Amino acid sequence: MADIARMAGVSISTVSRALAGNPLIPKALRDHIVEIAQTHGYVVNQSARSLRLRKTDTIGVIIPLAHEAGQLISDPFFLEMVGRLADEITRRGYSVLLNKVIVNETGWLERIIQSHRADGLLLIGQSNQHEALNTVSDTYRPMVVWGARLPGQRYCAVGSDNVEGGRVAVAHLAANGRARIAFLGETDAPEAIQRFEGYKKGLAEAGLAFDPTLVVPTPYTAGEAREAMATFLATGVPFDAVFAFSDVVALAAIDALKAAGRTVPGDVAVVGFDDVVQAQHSTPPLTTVRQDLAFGARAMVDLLLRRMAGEDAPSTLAPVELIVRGSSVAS
Amino acid sequence: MADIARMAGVSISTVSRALAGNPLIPKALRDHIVEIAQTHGYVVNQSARSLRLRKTDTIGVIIPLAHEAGQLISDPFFLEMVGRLADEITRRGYSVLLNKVIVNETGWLERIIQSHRADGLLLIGQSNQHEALNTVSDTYRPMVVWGARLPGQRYCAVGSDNVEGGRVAVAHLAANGRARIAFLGETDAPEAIQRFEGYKKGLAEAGLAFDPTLVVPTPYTAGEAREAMATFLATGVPFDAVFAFSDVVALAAIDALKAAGRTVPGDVAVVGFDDVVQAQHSTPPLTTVRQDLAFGARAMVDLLLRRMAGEDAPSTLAPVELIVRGSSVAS
DNA sequence: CTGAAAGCGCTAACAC
DNA sequence: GTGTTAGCGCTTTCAG
Repeated sequence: MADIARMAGVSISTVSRALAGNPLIPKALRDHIVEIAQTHGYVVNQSARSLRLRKTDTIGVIIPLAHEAGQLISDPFFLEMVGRLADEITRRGYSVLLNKVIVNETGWLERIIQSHRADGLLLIGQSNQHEALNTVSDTYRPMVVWGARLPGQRYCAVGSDNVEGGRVAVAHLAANGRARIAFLGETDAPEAIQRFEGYKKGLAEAGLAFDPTLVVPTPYTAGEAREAMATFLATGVPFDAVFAFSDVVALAAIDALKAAGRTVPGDVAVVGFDDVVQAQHSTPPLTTVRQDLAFGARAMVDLLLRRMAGEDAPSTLAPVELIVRGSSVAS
Repeated sequence: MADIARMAGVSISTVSRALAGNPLIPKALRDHIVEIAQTHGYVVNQSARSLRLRKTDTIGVIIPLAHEAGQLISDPFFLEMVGRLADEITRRGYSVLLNKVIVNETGWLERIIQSHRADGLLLIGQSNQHEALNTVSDTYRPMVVWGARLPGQRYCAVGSDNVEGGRVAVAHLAANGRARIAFLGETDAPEAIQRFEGYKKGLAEAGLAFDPTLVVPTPYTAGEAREAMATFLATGVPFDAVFAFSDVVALAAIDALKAAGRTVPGDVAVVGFDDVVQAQHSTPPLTTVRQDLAFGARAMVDLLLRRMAGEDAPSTLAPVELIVRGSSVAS
C-alpha cells in the first residue's frame, strides 16, 4: 500500500480511503488510485485488515464429528448441506472457512471462536454437544446450529420437523397395510431420537403396538447399515416394512433385503429420510421424508447475519414432506 | 495475551514462546502458562499471527465457474472433490477456505492470491482459464489445478487420463457389438475435449467411422442434458449407444431414453464418466469410467505442500478405470 | 480534503 | 532464560 501511495504521490491513508471508496476523496483521485492499484495487481492484505478491523468477512462452517475418523466424504447429506451453505454465504459476500472437527475434547468450540478466524459460525449438526452449545451460546451470539429443537435450548437452531417426519413416514406405511414396521437407526443424536419418537407416534396413531424387537440399532454408514440389516434378517423377526432414519441407511437396507431374496416393496416396504440425490435413482426409487435444505441453508445464513448484526434471531423449524416413490408402494 | 502475561507474572514474549512450545522456556513454566491460558479460554488471535508470520495455515479451495450462476450444489462431482480435499487438508493441519468464483473478469486469480488469505491454492477444474493459469503460475508457485494435461502447460496439474477414459469406454461399447455410438457433451473445457478425443480414438481403433451427426452438444446440468437427449432423439438419427462425458449427463440421457420408450441397454447402451455415487444406484446401474478422486485429492494436496515448501512438484496423471455395470451390457 | 501517528495482537531479533 | 522493542499492513482518529 505504501508503494501505491508513493506512485500516486499521496499518503498511505489516502490510498486506504480511496480503495475503501470513501467519498471524502474526490472521485477523480479515487479512480486514479484504484486504477494504479489494479495495474500493479495490488490487493489489500486481509490479515492486516482483519487485525485492524476485528472482523474477517468470513463465516465458519463446522462439521462436528462425534465418532472420530468418519470421513466427510461419506455422507451425501453433509456434502449437500455444505454446498448449499457455501452458496448462500458466497452470495452475501462472505468467505467460507470449512472446519471438520472431532469433538472429543472440551473447549473445541471455544477454541474455534477465540481464534478469531470467522465472524460467525454455522454448525452442521449438533452431534452430542447439546450442553456444550448451550454453554457457549451464553457468551457467543453469532452462531447457528443445524439440528433438533430441544427443550431448554439456548442456542439458535434450524432444523427439520423430525417428529413429524417420522410420524408421516409410519402413517404412510400403515395406510398401505403394513403392520410390522421396523425402525433402523442410531438413537444417540437428538435428530435421530426425534425421528424415533415420530415413529412411535405414528405407530400409536395407526393403532399399531410398539414392538422393541423391531428397533434395529444401525450406524450411519452404508457398509455398517447393510450389515445391521443382514443381522436383523438373520434373527428371523417378522416384519413387512422399514423406516430408516436416513436415506443412506435406507438404501443400504434395500441392498441387504435384495441380497436376502426379499422384494421391495413386495415383501418389505422401505421409507428413508433426507431425500438425497440418489434416492430418486435407486431401484426401486426411494420413498423418503424430504428435508428442505435450500430453505434450511438460507434460514441458517439469514439468522446468522442477523445475529452478527446484534439482533436476536429465533430458532426455526424447516418443513418436511413425504415423497412417495416405488420403495413403499407397488407401481 | 497481555492478560495472560500479567496473570502468569511474566512478559508477553514469554507467553508467546510458551504457547508456541518453545523449549527455551522451562517445561514447568511452559505448562503453567498453557494451563492458565486454557482456563481463561485464551487462544492466539490468528489474524495477528498471520500478519506477523506472513502465513495463514490455510489452503484455499477454489471452484471456478465459467458460466455464472451454476449453483455449487448441482454437481456431485465437485461436491465429492471438495469433501475429499477438505479431508486431506484437514488431516495435514491446515484450514480450508472455500471459494466459489465466477471467472469473468481478468485478474480474479491474482486478486485471490494478493489478498493473502491462504498459503496455497487448489483449483477444482481449469474451466476455460488455461492461459490465465499459465500466466499466474509464472510468479505464483503454491498452486495446483485439477484438470487436463495440456501442451505448453506451465502450472501444476493433476487430472485423470481423459483420452484413455474415452477410448476405453468406446472400445467397450464396440466390443459389445455397438456400431453407432453417440457422444454427449460440451467440448469447451479441456477435459471434455480430451474425452472427445478418446472417443474418436476408440472409434478408429474399433474400425468405426466418425460420424459428426452423432455428436450431441450437451450442457453439464441434468435438466439441460435430458432436453438435449430428447432433441437428439427427435432428429431420428439412428444410434445404438451413448458415451456421455459425465455421469450426470449419462443418467439424464437414460431418463430421456426411457421416456422415449427406448430400453437401456437393449436399444441403447450407455456409458458415463466419473463414477459418482448415484451411478451404482441407477436403473440400470451405470457403466462408467471411474476417476480416482481419493488418489487425485491426495496427490493435489501432496504436490501443493511440496510447492509451498519451495520444491518444484510435477504434474500428475490419475488412472481411470472402466466400471462395467448394467447400462452397457445385458445382465 | 489530506497527512501524521497510533495501534489492532502477535513474533522474533536483540539485548541482558 | 527472559524482557524490551520493532515491526507485520492496515484503518482511523485527530490535526491541519
